[in-house]
Amino acid sequence: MDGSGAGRPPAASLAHRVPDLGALELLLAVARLGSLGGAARELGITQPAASSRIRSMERQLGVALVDRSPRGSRLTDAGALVTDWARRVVEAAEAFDAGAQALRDRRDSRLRVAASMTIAEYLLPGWLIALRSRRPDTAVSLLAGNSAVVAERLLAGEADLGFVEGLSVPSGLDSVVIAHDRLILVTAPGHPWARRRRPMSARELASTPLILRETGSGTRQVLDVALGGLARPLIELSSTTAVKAAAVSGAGPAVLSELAVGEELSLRRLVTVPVDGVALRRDLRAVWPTGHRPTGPARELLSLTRA
Amino acid sequence: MDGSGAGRPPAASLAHRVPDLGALELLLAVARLGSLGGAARELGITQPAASSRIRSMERQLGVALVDRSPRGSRLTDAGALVTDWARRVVEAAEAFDAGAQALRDRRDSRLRVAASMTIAEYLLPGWLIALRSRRPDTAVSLLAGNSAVVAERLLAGEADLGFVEGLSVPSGLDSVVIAHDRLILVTAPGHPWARRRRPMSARELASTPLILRETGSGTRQVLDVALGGLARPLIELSSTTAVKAAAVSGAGPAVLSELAVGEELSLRRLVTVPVDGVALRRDLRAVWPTGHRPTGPARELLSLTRA
DNA sequence: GCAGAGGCATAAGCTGGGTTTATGGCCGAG
DNA sequence: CTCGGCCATAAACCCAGCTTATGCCTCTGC
Repeated sequence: MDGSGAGRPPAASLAHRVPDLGALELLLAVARLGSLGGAARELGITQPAASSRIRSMERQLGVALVDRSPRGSRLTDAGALVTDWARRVVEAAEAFDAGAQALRDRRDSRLRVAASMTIAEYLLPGWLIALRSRRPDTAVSLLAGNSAVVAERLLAGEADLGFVEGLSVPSGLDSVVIAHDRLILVTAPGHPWARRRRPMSARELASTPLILRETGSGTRQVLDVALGGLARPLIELSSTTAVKAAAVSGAGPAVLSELAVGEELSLRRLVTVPVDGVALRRDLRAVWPTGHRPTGPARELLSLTRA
Repeated sequence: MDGSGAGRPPAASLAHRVPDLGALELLLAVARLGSLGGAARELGITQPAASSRIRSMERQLGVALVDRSPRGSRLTDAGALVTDWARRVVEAAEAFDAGAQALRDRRDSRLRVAASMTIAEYLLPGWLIALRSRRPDTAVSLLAGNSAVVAERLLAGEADLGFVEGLSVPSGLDSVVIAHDRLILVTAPGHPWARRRRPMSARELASTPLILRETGSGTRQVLDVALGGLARPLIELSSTTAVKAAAVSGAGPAVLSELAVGEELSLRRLVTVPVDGVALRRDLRAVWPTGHRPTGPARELLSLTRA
């Protein structure tokens, strides 16, 4: 929701209006346990600290969040709503943490993963959260790069498991398809194309100006190949986020990875336009050096991804 | 990812491992502007403060995020990845803020909205963010409740615009359909049903134990009506989140609002199972007292929702 | 009834992270 | 070669949040 170059933040920045992560976590714990003191114990702080923190959060938001009674605390109606919004923030923070933790340990971790950007950005954090709940003591390290980089690291023995989203599998590697990613054509719901029911043909698509990533990006390559090198840019932007923002604002139709726009679609900020006869589906694959079938934590991670 | 009663947080809580919102915002500003000082100016802090904050974030994460040079700063590869994860946290925080701000002003705001829970939880924050970018000075207040409550407030003149997701429109109100929400049948990707291609019939669905919300919840009501009051619970849980968590963990198939599982679907943590001959689609409607067609900010919000 | 346990609030004192102001070094442009 | 933009370091300050220490309330069980 940024990167468009417009829209400065309104006034005092977010951080002054949104409670910090600790407070949000505390609120979730209170919701789950039904008690301030219990939540405090779970987070390893004292009961007065929890009490004061919830109170200051209520002051900050201007809304009563919990009903306190001498035998426990329940969320108010507003509190339930706030807690749901808080949960989304905390989940995003968990994904951040999982990714960052993997990025941290540069070399010597037990499980070294190399992944393409799209996978590292959208899928890997979720897998790592799941992995952590099964094998809490597995340290994972992550290296992000294109298919060639992933292959190189695997073959050099510097990574145990790789993930690529290319059209072909680099030689010297075995692979399994773990999922599919489609590039999809999307527009803002107000755009004329949004109501279109007849699928768009490849020729039609190739002859229409689109909001695109810059030439050279993985997404753009796939589209160019699928259309026969013909994609016509309406605007070229240098990040997926910028493309999304432009499309949402109604600047035009865009082609993006399904993974990148899942939320926008379910919230109807964007809608898909059917396309026919264009191979916009690409495989997401786990890869490893031929022969070196994944074992141990790598095998565990792999099984999570294929779910 | 919570509410399941299992899974305690690993160790030192998230807040100690994830930079605070201010730092994440700062990182986004640096990414966008290509300069620490510039980002500092935008956020209204001094350059050394920004410098130190970015540095301490790098220390915390154990990863270099920006390449500093005497003529600007660029993100490192890892920094780009971290920034993308950070953006998701900040976006969730923006939604939180938009919702909380609306919840705050109890009575006297310029635009008073009454909405059902599902809409208030998933859709409204996004609309409010959009509204704020068009009419920055419109103060919105929010009241969440079921259809009856929404109708009552509108008719009492205590709300200007309402949103309901019921099967029928309360009498005395005019309405427009602004979107559709479907209840969908979902399972973890590993579940046998995940591979099913032939749609499931209503009878089949009614005779299979499902993970469900408790009787009385809106979602459950719709399902019971659609199936003729026959839904068989495998487990009954008291929150959408708990149902999601159970389904993701493979406990069984669940029926949930499409809005609630958008992300899980695009990340393939859940997959849909086709269902046939069951009216699981429900209208989401904007409502207002008959005759009092929305004007001013209410009209603006309404137009945003129909996009 | 009464005592004990569980739950929340208030008060006082401490600590640390984040800020500011002040200053210096580095690099490219004119 | 000097000026301007950008970043780093140092020192002083301030406040948010934590802890410890109490007190009050309510429900339960004897």
